[in-house]
Amino acid sequence: MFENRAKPLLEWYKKEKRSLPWREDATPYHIWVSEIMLQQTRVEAVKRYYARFLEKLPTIEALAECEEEILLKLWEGLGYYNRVKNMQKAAKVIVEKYDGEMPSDYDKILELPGIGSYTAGAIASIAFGVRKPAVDGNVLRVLARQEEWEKDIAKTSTKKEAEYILEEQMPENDAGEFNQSLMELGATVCLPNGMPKCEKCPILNCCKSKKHGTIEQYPKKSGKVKRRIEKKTVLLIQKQEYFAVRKRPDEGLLAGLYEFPNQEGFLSEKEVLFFVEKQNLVPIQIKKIENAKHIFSHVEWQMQGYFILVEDTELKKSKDFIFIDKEEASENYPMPSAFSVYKKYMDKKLE
DNA sequence: AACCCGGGGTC
DNA sequence: GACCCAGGGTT
Repeated sequence: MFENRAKPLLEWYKKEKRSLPWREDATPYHIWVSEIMLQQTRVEAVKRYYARFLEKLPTIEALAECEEEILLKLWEGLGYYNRVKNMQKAAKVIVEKYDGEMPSDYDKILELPGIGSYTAGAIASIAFGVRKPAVDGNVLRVLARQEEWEKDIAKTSTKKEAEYILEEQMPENDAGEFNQSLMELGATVCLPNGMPKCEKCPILNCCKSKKHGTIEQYPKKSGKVKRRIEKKTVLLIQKQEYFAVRKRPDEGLLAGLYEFPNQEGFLSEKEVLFFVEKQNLVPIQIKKIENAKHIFSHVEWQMQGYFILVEDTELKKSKDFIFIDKEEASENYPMPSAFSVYKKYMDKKLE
């Protein structure tokens, strides 16, 4: 099936491929870092993170030894923070078991934390020329349109079938280039949401959905589950020029990141004052500030904000909170984007 | 197999 | 508002 398409794809890719940072100095480590960052994340968003990450952590050893706070700071704003934690776990395995070098064997790569079939295939094929497919969302969309797949591309079974087909029919050489050509095609030509640029497609003549004029019906994909809504009250608690933050739990959403103290539900002024006093803080002033909304994949936060000025007293310590200024926050405390609306309050001086 | 895990671009 | 993004881990 695909042996006819490999040649035009490879020729097209050689001419049309984008110049991307991770294609310049394609060591196994660099490819690995780029593939993890690119999981569910656009190329444009990754570029700046990629350069800074490798500047700070140029080797797998450096990654293995990095303090988690610094690691999260390098990932701050990228999302899916378990990606970088798993990458560090894998780095430690590589240092201990493989003498600091990424193994070239597909199954050994696949065993590493944070690496599934797609990423293992990408690293093995691009870095080492191993004949393994790398099936991502781009590739599934291309295949579904080429073959008029009625299968749901969101299903695990569909991805496995794609991997099986591509592994059988992959060219003998150029596995990495072949995989990248399919992804590049999906990313730049065979675009989602019924907006393909078919006139630029090197394998247009084999595309069944184009032939039948049904391209907008593919790929078939099952709907997503509805988002739940969570209401929160976010507190900007100021003591002198410092603001209260706290560390989130080690598991779950935004694990290990820092946040402004917040409570479930929309609290009244009286309830907020009760909460603040319970933390052994003495409020001097309280005012309502703007509401904000942040949308995650499965949750929507609807946030109500309060600004509270508290007495500068060391008599009683607040156990849960850390008081930091804006500079400390930006240098050492990774915070999710969800609170970005409220970060500007850290600029304000004591009134 | 279903659900969790971010953030942002695009239509 | 819906969809999607060089997906993987957990249950």
